[in-house]
Amino acid sequence: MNDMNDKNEKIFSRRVVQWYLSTKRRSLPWTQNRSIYNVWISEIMLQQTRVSTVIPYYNRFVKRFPNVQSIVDSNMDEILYYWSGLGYYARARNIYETARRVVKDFKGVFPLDFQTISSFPGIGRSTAGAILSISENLSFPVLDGNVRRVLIRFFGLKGIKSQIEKELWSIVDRLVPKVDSRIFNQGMMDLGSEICLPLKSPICQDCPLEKDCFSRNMKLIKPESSIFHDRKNRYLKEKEVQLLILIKKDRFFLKKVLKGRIWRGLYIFPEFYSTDQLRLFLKKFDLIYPKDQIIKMKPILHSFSHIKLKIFPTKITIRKRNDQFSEHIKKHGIWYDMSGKQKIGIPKPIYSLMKEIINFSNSKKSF
DNA sequence: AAGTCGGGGCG
DNA sequence: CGCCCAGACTT
Repeated sequence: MNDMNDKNEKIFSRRVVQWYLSTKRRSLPWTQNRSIYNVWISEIMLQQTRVSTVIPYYNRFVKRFPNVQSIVDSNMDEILYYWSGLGYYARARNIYETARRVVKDFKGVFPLDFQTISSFPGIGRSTAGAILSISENLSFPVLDGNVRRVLIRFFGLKGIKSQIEKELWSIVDRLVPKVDSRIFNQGMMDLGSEICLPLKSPICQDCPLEKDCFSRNMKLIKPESSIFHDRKNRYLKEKEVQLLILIKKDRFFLKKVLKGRIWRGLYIFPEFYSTDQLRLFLKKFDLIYPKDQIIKMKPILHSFSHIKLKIFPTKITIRKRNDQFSEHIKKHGIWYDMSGKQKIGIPKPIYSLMKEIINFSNSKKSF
């Protein structure tokens, strides 16, 4: 069975499909109404993001944006508002760009062609396959982290990354059935997440593929799938940044991130890479004044996938009028009031800082 | 082929 | 703290 041939492929697929249909499946928001639009949004959100994390974001997003036209009629700030906290914000930009193309080139009707949707930003081979198989039951394979792990273990694959990757695509391409590709792909992913566990040892006695699995009943010592999308020494680089938190009547001064790759399009506190830079800025806009309250807050650690960021927040509560700074704001930033009326994207650590400050000042008031 | 891109959750 | 998550894109 480990040797692939026509018959064994069919047995493999049938076992996965049977297993999927025979067990109680959790119902997910995007499988209730499997419109290609819904599945597209869900698949983009699910890239490198857990199902349980995605669910509330997905529900909010499709409620506000029920179709591609509603996305095009909105703007990037509002889309990033609904994406705030999910991470990988380029995905939100990709959704906007794709929606724009679908309206412009396809009259707002999401195309069902593999090559076409693969050409949209943020949709690679696996996501294109997931969209077309889950929404339309078209026979395309999916190769995500779960499917990878199941296949690597079942066939006992090892070697260099690029070779395995090629081999895996060749395998799923032959395994995906002509009919029931939807069930098969979802079955493979669920097998990976529920049975063929990544960290804990797999529950082989519940696996429909156990009998012929190369790695059956393996004792999991070291995870093997990390070679794919996790790098070693991921926190090698450490960076420090000064954040200036300006507060005026319960409003926070936020600047839009215009360049760079991290958090582009989102709003953050003004950042400085030295205390001197920060001081210069304060002096330039005459922000240090006896009545202004200056507090150095406790540093915060924020880990990205490749950088560990140490944030040094300086909080200044402005109690005087400052016309020079007000002019500067109109051009370069906004006063944000946390009521939710201003629909903009805000990174998690920035939002957490604001919440912490508001809660602290509220708790002080109540005493 | 390797690096980049967030944030959360779990052991 | 290390690893993982319905990966895609750039360099």
